[in-house]
Amino acid sequence: MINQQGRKQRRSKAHSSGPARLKDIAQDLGLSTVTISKVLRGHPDIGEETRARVLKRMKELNYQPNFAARALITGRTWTIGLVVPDLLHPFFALVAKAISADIRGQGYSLIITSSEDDPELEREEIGQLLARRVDAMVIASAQHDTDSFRRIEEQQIPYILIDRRIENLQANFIGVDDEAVGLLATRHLIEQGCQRIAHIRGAGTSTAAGRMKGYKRALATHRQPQPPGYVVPVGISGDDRGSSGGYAAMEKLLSLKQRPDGVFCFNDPVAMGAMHAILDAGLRIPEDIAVVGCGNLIYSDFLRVPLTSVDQDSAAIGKSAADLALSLVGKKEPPRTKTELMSPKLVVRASSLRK
Amino acid sequence: MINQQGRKQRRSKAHSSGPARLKDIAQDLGLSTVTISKVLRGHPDIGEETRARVLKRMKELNYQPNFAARALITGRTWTIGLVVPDLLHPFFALVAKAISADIRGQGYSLIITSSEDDPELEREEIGQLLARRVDAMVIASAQHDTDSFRRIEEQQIPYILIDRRIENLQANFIGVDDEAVGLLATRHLIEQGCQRIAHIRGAGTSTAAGRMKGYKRALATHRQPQPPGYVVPVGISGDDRGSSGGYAAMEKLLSLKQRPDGVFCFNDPVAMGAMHAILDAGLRIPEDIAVVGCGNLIYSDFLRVPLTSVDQDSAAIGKSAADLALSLVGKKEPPRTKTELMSPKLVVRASSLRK
DNA sequence: TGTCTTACAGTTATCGATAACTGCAATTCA
DNA sequence: TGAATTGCAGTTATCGATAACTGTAAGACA
Repeated sequence: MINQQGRKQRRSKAHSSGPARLKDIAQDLGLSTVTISKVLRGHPDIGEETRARVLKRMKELNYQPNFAARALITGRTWTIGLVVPDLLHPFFALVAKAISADIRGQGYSLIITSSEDDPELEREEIGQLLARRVDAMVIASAQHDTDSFRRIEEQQIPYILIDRRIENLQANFIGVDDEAVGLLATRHLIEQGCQRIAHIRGAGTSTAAGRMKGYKRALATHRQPQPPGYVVPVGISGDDRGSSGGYAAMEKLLSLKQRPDGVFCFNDPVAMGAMHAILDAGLRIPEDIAVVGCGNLIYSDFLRVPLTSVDQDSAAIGKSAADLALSLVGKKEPPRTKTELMSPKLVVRASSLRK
Repeated sequence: MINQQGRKQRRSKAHSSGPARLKDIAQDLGLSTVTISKVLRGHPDIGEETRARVLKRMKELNYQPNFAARALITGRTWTIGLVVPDLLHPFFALVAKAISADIRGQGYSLIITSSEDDPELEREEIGQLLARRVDAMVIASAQHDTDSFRRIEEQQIPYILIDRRIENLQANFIGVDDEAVGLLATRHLIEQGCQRIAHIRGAGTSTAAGRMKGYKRALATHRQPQPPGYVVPVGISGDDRGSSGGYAAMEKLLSLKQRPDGVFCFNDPVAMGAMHAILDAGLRIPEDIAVVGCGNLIYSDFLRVPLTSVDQDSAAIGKSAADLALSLVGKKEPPRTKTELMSPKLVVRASSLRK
């Protein structure tokens, strides 16, 4: 008896509180919920007149299907997960924007998490996304091992690595051809007449390794000297990264007997730090030392000396990743892992322009 | 018959594909699903031994509750929606990071959407979040009218405006005291000995209006002149905003008979543009014209001339918004709208340091 | 010794949608 | 003209969990 009361209350709710449900529309129109559902999905079963009536009522009631209910029965959440090391970094912010824009029109939403470059945190975040049964994941990872990704594979959720690869992991990857990045930047410095080119390298990521490889190849190809001490890493820990790391690294380079006359920096913040160090030492950019950064961050135009930088089209990476992710949703066995390498391009500004 | 086959297949799935369900654990252990559910929720009904057995099996199967199923019955999605005008903007990126970090530990995930400052797009995004039944929303809005928010209120979903207010809308708000921002910046310029202080103002938002009000009040209080033409707006359309807008606005100010000797800029990108214009005109900063920006974006340190800027603690805003949002989740009638104004603080750098 | 608690676990209905079938009338085809 | 098809809508079972009751045995208490 009490139970029946309960049910009646529930039903009467239809027109008072809470969003409209299929059932409400059905009752209003004297149809079954299935019919309404079919209209919603554009099922051919439904006649023109009925369809019109239903659509009209849906508008009036401002009906919005319940994602949870739909997800439960269809097994799709219409949600994509994105894991980045740092949302504040313009590269990742741009990627996030691009993905968001790309999937928006297709009914997907984006859950974004920032791992703060902490592998442990990232593991947890991936776990959360798994628990939420996102339809696909896009990850710029701070991991060093593969078990997080094995878990994703177990659940048969498609995922795409961007920007950074993982060793010993066969997975979809979209990013920049980092060796080409190093090649492009270094070759440019050579063309500008630099004779002793140093490199401030990043640490830990595949990205850093690739860029250094390109740097070395360019030097070798053009028979340029590679003096000892000309490759300096920026610290991997918090304070020593980014621009302050670049500053410290540059100081080391400046203290060498043979000072370099060109520097290729792992990324733009590092390059900014390096430039500070150079200017603080009373040297000129680019006359004494030419500087090339990487990332072409939007604020490159506003530095003391506008910074030449290798541009990686982050929007394109985001869009590609999103497209690939969506194309993989729902497929049982992903066809084959796909690797897409974007070619970088150089944006030349004053910091390296000697001629 | 066929039906039964279907069911059997479904059940046998338990140990082959797909994530483990409550039912799988229950069957394994010869218990009912309800018992497992109770263990999951820490219900006191369950005995120690049983609880331990269940927990052990949950670990082994790597069990993760299905959010969709749970959301359907409990009415909570454990999801917060965030709408910002531009994820690329460090202010919003920082807010997003702070919210994400704050809610992470409490089992919530964050759906982030970027409206590109387009009211129409924002409306759609809010609609999406409503359809997904997020538990609460945090919005930095580009809207001019209130109907989107009425819709949110109808669904009884708590929401919090940040950074920008909406006219005629009584809602939770967390942001910076913009009048104090204008006051602080302008007073600082006065203290630095500026005699003719101009303002490059933003357009359209409550933020812009508040900052200008503070600027004017500071001038009035200190009996400073307010010559005509000393308040210049940056364009509201795409190309004329940000730094290029600041450049154009500064050019106007430079062409006045009485050139200003101090400028308070609506935000840092605008200030960067203004500084470019000043330097390009062969003038010195701060000797000829002192510049103060707003936002204290992380790259302020790397400009041609380090920029004095009013800092708004975006992380604090994000955390406050997240805390308020979570505290409001599930409450039928929100107690009363709350307004929290953070006090800004000035970060002085070379661009305004005359003494 | 019989009733009342207490501790512990199970039953049943439900959340809001969809998939897979099942009708039933009108139409088409042989 | 009877059988098969088509168009259109309804029935039923289900997705994976939780809320609200309903037992049942062991121990407490009078």
